[in-house]
Amino acid sequence: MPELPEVEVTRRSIERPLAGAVVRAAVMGKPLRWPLGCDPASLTGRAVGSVMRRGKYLWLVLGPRPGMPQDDAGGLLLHLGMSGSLGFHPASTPPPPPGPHDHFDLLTTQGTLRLHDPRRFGAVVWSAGLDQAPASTLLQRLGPEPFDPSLTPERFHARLQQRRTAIKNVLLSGDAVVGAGNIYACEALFQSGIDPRVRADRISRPRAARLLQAVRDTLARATALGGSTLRDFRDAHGMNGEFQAEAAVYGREAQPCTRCGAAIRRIVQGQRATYLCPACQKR
DNA sequence: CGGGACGCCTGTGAGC
DNA sequence: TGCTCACAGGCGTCCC
Repeated sequence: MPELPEVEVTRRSIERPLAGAVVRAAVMGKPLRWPLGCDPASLTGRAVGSVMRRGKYLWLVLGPRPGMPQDDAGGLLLHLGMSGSLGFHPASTPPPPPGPHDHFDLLTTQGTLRLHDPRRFGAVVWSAGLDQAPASTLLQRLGPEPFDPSLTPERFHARLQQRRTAIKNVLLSGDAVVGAGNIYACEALFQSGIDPRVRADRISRPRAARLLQAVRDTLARATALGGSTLRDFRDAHGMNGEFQAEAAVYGREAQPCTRCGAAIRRIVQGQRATYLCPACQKR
């Protein structure tokens, strides 16, 4: 489900309500992708700091336990996987009892942060720091952030030159730029007029520049619209995303291209659906 | 090493 | 109606 825009929308929706909160308890339900990595009780008493995002991961800063030195601090690395979402329930209106797909509750003085994830591909993992395992191990393989100014068209092009596989798969792998999942990779390739099957190392510099711009435009636009709600994505306050109504190719097989009217095609790459306009997107 | 397939898990919708 | 199957927004791991 969640690609970078949905994760960023989620981050923004929880940072305000959690600012200044202190953890009262943490409750782990069914196992997620990885174990929590600590005793949930050891989270109690910690102050919640900022909420950061790296790629599609969220990092929830937690201070030291009361009476403990600063190096007792750490945080929770969260991932929403394919079907995860976070809900925030203010202290004034406590959450209902956890349902069968509610797998983690962080109860704080200001409300409860709850992870809902039917498929359980998501994760909540304790780490003593972003630069320490396990967080550092998980984050180290990520490529540059799409809105990092130091990711220039030249650098992006140089990274594409190192990959001999289809550009769509390179975007999904996140090693030239993170954040585009299946929807936004398809949309950015459409916007830049590039056939998803083109080998990454065959993309010229000007086209790479256009693709990077398209990735940025697509992710920014989707974030501004609250993400895409295809089935059940909501922000932490239950708000739908609206981007899906603007998708030019994703999920539109056999429908007319919004630009040229040709029928949108669905193909499979790396066992995942790719949507493209056979007329607008060139090899 | 790069590239590609697999598997984690559950829900939904299409087709029979 | 009820069953089976394909498919779904991610990504770490394993094998070639």
